[in-house]
Amino acid sequence: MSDGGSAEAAFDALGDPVRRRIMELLGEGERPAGAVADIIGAAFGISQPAVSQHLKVLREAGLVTVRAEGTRRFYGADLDGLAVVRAWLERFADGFAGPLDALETELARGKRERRLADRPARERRRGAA
Amino acid sequence: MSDGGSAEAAFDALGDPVRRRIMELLGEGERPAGAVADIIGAAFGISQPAVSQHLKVLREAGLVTVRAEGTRRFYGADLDGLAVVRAWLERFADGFAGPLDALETELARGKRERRLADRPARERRRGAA
DNA sequence: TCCTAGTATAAGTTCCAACTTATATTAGGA
DNA sequence: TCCTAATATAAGTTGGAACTTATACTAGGA
Repeated sequence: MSDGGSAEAAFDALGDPVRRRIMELLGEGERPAGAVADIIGAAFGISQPAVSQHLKVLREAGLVTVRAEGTRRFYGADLDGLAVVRAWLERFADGFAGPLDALETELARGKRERRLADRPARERRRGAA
Repeated sequence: MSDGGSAEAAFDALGDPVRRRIMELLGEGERPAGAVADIIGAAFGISQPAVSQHLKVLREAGLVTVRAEGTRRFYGADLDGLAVVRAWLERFADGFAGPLDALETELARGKRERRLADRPARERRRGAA
């Protein structure tokens, strides 16, 4: 429940081209909301509140992380949220895929755990999946 | 680029819960449009034309295949279209992921080619975008 | 040939989500 | 304390997409 988001919410969020573009941007690295608003706003011709609202949707879908620093908010891609999307897609893996999918899942899980373990607890207490 | 669709079109299509449900259904195996209409229509309380329109969107996004047989149209999940979605997600793979992702891609390509080679040419000439 | 089954398309309605402008919130500097 | 910067929220509009019903299309079968 405290989970960042379901596959449903994630796909709903990614159904919008502006939000996909935001994800691509954040995939390159963390950025403060203002920078996102500048870049995305310019690219799509939309206002700061519009971008802020998109960020909210992504937040609620568990697709981005936020870290406050002073009055700034740094957004980043949330790999756990994206993993939920990947997981949904895995049901379509080629017919005899079973073993490979299991391997992929295992590897992904291992990486996630390693990544979480590498970071201070304070940065983790967001999703609390 | 006889490819069925872009990642943009695919994500737009998957942004709708009814269409995601249709994909899940087709992921279990081919089904005639009527069966899809019955099952999805019942589940969501929508009409046959509504389901037909959803199937059209999925078709145009390259996410489903169609095979005519008499007056029936058998729909199935298009693994190539879904691969485009997977590919988009790969840009977010964990930092040091490179090698694994390359492996996954290679495996997927091999399987796709094998699958196509197993079928008569007439059933393949669909996309032709 | 006509009828029926299976499916797609046409045309119109309705509702929601993506925008807008305006304002609230919050943190820090002068 | 007040001002400003950075961001989020409030409130209202509007275009488009997801429906609806009605109808067209197409392939067989009687």
